[in-house]
Amino acid sequence: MSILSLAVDVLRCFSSTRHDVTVTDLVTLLGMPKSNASRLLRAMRDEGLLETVGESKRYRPSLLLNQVGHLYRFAASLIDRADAVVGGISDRIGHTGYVSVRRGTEIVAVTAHPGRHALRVVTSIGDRIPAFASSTGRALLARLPDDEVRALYPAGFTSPSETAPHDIDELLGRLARVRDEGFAESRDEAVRGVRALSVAVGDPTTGDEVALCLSFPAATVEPAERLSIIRSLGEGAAEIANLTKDKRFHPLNLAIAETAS
Amino acid sequence: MSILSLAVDVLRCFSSTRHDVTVTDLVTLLGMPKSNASRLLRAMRDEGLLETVGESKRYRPSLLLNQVGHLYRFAASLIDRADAVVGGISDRIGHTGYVSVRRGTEIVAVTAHPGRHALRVVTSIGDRIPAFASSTGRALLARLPDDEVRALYPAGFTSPSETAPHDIDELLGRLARVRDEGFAESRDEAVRGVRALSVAVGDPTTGDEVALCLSFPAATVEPAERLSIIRSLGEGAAEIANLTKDKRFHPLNLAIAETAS
DNA sequence: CTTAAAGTTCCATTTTTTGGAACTTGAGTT
DNA sequence: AACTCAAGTTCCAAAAAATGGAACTTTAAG
Repeated sequence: MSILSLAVDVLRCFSSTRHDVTVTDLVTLLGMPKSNASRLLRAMRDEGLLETVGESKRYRPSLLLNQVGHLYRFAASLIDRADAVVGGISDRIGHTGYVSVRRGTEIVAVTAHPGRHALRVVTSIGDRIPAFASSTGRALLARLPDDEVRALYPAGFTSPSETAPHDIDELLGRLARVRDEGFAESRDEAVRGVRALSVAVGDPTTGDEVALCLSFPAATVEPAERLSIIRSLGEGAAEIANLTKDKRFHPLNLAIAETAS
Repeated sequence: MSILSLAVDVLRCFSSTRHDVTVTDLVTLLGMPKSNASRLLRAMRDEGLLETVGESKRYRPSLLLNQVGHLYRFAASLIDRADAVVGGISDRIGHTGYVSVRRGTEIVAVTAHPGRHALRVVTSIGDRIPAFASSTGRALLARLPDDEVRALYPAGFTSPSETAPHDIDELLGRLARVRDEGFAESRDEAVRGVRALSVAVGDPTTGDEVALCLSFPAATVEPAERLSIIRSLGEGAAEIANLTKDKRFHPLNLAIAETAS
């Protein structure tokens, strides 16, 4: 077991509910001997991966990690472009916007714009939701051919709600519609009471793919506003697709969307 | 030489001008054998610290680092509070705002609000400027007793411009004034043509200290607007100091500032 | 002042890392 | 299609670092 993998295990201990760790935290979370935990945390601090919190024995991620992590957005400049589009829409309509990426069968938010409305959808950056049961996830999955989607779910999945797909075939049906219409929609799926609209776009030169998503409480959006959001997302994503020469991009087809809904 | 320290060296290679690295980059930047560079990058990718860019041999920071780095702001919730204050002022007046921390004799920006004006001050997050020659740095240095400031500069320093302090004694004189007035100001120092106003605040329970800074092109700010910025910064920082029970906080003293300027 | 929990240090054993050289890959040329 | 050169990868024995149990020290609480 290389010390590198232990160090990464330590980094994975941090989450939106655990901002710092102690020697005993590591002993319980990772099941390592106290001696190793003590030396590992000190080594990581000495190297600059962690900082001690004041004079206490608590360790938290360092400024260095903050900065290198920040670069992720520039390295994947696709994220920055998508973030600009989502930020603009979020500012205009006041609802929460996200940019997310897919990791296997999970979706991770990379940037968020909280929105101004009192009834606000809040998902923390870094929280993971299932891909098949979210508009974001289906927008991204729709970029894969059906057989690759099937390969992602060798054992199927368990639907978290009535409105989410219940099996692979239903999922593939909805993905086909996403490809036709150019956007994905969810309602009361991974998160109850929340409705969301997403489009996906990629950069063939880096292989990155992101979803642009606007989410809002299920009851508060008028049909006209919904269409306006879809149009804004679609247009913003189309511009990015044009820049990156994304051939897998599914352009908006509002004719279908309007007659179908 | 532990592999951990090499891994951190790799992370330090990333910057606002280098978003990804290759094996040969490491060979030239860190002077390590090709074999090590190759294995190190692969190990870091396998563990999840790095990602390969598409199908190429380029490596960039991973999503994991992005997320753990993001937590830094919550771990150091002082930064979040300061960021809210600076963001508010930046939105209102349209000039660029920063939150920065001191590392030794250098200042690092942690969050930035770009501002709306055409003539805009742009400093990348993570870039480092000397503490003695910036308002941000002097606001933070003013929280230290004089002897600790002297200890930071055992060999003195070289002033980068006419308006920056030229030796320790001049620096200490300006720090004394910062303590009296409750804010620091710079003009044409580390960055030419740029004027900046800063206040500092800390959290005794974590030992963190941050500077709140507004910066703008030297010629574009009226005296009344300058005073308004100083007042906003001072009031925002005072609220934070009150929350954290920061005993080292130097409150605004506009009476002195107005008569002196 | 006493005690228990948390954290650190020690050391022989085990495992990983190292760096030079040989080998493979891949893009660009003749 | 074969050639070339730079970039990247794999191999190996020597050198260095990590391991984990136990003893030791520090810290917080009673």
